[in-house]
Amino acid sequence: MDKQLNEFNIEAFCNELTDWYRKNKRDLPWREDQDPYKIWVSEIMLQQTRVDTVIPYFNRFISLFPTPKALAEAEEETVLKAWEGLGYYSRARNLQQAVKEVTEDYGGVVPDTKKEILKLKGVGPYTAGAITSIAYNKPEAAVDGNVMRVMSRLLTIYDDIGKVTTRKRFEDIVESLVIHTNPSDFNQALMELGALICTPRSPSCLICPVQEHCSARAEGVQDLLPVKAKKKPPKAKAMKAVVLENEKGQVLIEKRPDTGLLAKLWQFPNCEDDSRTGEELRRYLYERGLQEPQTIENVQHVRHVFSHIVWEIDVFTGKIEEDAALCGTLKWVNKEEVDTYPFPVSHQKIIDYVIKEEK
DNA sequence: GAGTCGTGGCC
DNA sequence: TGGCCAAGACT
Repeated sequence: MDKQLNEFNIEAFCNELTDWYRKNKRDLPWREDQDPYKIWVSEIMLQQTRVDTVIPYFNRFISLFPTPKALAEAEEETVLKAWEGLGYYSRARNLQQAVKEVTEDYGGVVPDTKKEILKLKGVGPYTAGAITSIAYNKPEAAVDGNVMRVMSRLLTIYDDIGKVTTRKRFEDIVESLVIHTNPSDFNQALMELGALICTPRSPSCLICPVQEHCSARAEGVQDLLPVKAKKKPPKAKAMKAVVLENEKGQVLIEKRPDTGLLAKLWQFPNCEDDSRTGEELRRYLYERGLQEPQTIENVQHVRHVFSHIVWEIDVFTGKIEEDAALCGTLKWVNKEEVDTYPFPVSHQKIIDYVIKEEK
């Protein structure tokens, strides 16, 4: 057992926290029943994403794809469109692949052991523990950022929560707690406490239901925990993008590669180009069999900040003749139909500036 | 172990 | 205003 647990009153803590949760939990769409599929979808959407952001996406997604079978049979592009704006798009592609596995290997029923769930694409230790405990009420740990924050304060653990080894330490601790109470309610209670009371900044210790158990509170060090190493700032990339229009009023869009950043989403032709003359963009167009645009002008600048990159995009518009010999990833679409393709937010900004403003 | 992979809200 | 964050997983 972890040495920090020596003076910790495990049973009292588990009971008091679980009682608090049952009286104070929020009404959330994925808490209306115990459907393992819905809980799974919610857990994937909630990865690194706020509850308020997820709620409308979750409701739309479940009405579009109510069962694993429905999601398995959907077009990938339809799934990505439903995910548009949520970010981390590999979550959507991995979820659909995993749901296909569940449909084929488990008859469409989400398996109920951590070992089996862990094999599914996009499901790691946290999500596997969350599904098995929340949907099937099994005594597994589900350690996310909330749980590490709460437990680091309760036990004054100063390990860097950015490290994988730290998460494992907290998993061991939670495993030794969750067997003493209702696993579904207890795991959700830890996260709910982190979301509502034991918040990253200015935690509400005065109204905390387990303040008597909290070592950080006793020592007055709650604002120093959890410990998290600073990450380095994102790297800037100068980009040039071009909205090319033909004589029919169509614009040229391009599907991004199958892997990497924003995989399989659509965009306007663009490339990294920090030149003043736009030579890289011209080379890029030439490589795709596109003639020099008859007119081209710089109409906008778009900044888009990712976790690890900043795109500084100079946006151009140009006229070009329709060319039959487009390479596979390029496509002419009517302006009104651009909205039916999944675009990252960076290029939605271009749509707003260039396409919609023209109408 | 350290990078990669999005987005919007917050103070 | 911009750095930091929010229910992580994959390579």
